[in-house]
Amino acid sequence: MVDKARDPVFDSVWLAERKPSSAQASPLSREAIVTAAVEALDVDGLAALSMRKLATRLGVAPMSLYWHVPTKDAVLELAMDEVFGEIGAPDLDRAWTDEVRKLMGQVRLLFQRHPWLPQVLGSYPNIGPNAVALAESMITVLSGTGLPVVEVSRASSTVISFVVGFAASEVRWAEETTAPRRPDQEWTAALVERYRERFPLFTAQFDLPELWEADAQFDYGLDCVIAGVETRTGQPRR
Amino acid sequence: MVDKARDPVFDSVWLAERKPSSAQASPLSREAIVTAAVEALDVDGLAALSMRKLATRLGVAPMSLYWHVPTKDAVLELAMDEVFGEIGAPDLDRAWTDEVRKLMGQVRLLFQRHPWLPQVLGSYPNIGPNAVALAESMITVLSGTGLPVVEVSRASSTVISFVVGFAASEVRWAEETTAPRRPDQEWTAALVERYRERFPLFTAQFDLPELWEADAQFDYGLDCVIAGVETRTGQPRR
DNA sequence: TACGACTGCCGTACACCGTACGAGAACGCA
DNA sequence: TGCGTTCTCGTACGGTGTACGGCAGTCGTA
Repeated sequence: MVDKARDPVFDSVWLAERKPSSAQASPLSREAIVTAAVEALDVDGLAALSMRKLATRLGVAPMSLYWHVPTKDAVLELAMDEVFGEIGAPDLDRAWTDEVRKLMGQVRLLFQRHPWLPQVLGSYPNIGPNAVALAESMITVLSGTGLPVVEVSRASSTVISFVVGFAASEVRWAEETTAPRRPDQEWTAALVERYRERFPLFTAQFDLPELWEADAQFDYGLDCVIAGVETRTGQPRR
Repeated sequence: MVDKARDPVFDSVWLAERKPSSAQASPLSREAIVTAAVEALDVDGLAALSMRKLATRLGVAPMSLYWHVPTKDAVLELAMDEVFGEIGAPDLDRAWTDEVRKLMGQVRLLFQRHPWLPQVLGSYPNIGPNAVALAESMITVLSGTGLPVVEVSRASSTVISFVVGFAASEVRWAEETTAPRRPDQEWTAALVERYRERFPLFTAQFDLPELWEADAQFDYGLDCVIAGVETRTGQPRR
């Protein structure tokens, strides 16, 4: 992968012209490939996805995929944006704070449903139509703050950065402590034991039951960031 | 990769016992391998790193690496933690807000120096000693807020989530708009043109010169998050 | 009806990958 | 001297992404 380097200027799928689709309905299609890719990724993870397996899953020869898709990287970019399509449109009648919480909660769930997201998100720019639609939604919602446009953009980027960073870390952790491994207890116990003397504060966290509640962690952080945005608006103190 | 699955319980390098090192100084060593890996990653990126090339770079046969390192995944985990070692210790005499800004600024620069970080960060839990030391530092610094311990942990996770999310996104963008491609202008121009009608608010961002200043973006976001934490302490309004 | 162009699928092949396995070299210690 | 340990490496296997060219079917036009 990554080699092809056909078009020296652009190589994101989203900036390439798509081959004109024909009249005849073919069994295979870009959409079918992407759907199958998402399913495969959800079940077996990124490392297990190969073009051959993907073709098998579709009942087709490996090279057939390359008519509809230029490269494996493109499949991953498309799959990434595909899942961002699961996020709904905002309701502009509600308070911006509630709407931000709703949208960002959906993003967090998205990461949990598709634990391979952080990995591919780290590899390609997230500029597909569905991802951009989410950015557009956030800007729309945050316009409700009354902040100047520049600040709306910045606040939007701030909130999204937090949520993506949080969800990515959460998913990595979950992937490690569940899976065909021993229950999380044992895994973290080993970790804690190894670091106990060197990093007392860090390891002490694991003794606090409150800190095992991921939902509360997320809500606290999101509330924090929202409160931070509110300080920029001269609005209610808390 | 990912197969090996030797130890059914643990497979992060950090939770495995390391082979006892011998007296004789061998030319190759785990440390040398990791150093070379970081260099190679910085220069050529993650996709270009293979065990064979790494061995060549060290003037050694490919399989020789496997005496010091169990797997390629381990090399990447080690390389990831290695670079987190570049971050210094906090100064506890200064105001916690300043210290948070200093530490997190260093993290951002870390990502810029090592653009492959988001990719590997998405693939492995970040539990090496240097990464944990950073977490410990953050908790120490945020203890200066006077918040209860649970909230200190949560605030720490919040700030780090934001910074990592921001830096990861920034790096992805930079990787795409620089590199052996046309200047960023052209790339983003194509993007904007493609989305102009569908996502007017999103695309309008690119007309605002303020939003091209990445440093200001970062500072705004970090200030926001810090201000959010301050609202939890009942401290100065702004 | 005939025929060329185009669409879509696929068989083969190449270069490269991670790494299992076991042979052997170099060394410490008896 | 011999033996055990540490370390390096050659070979080989099964997998990968995908370039290339062939081929069947369909369509538009004459």
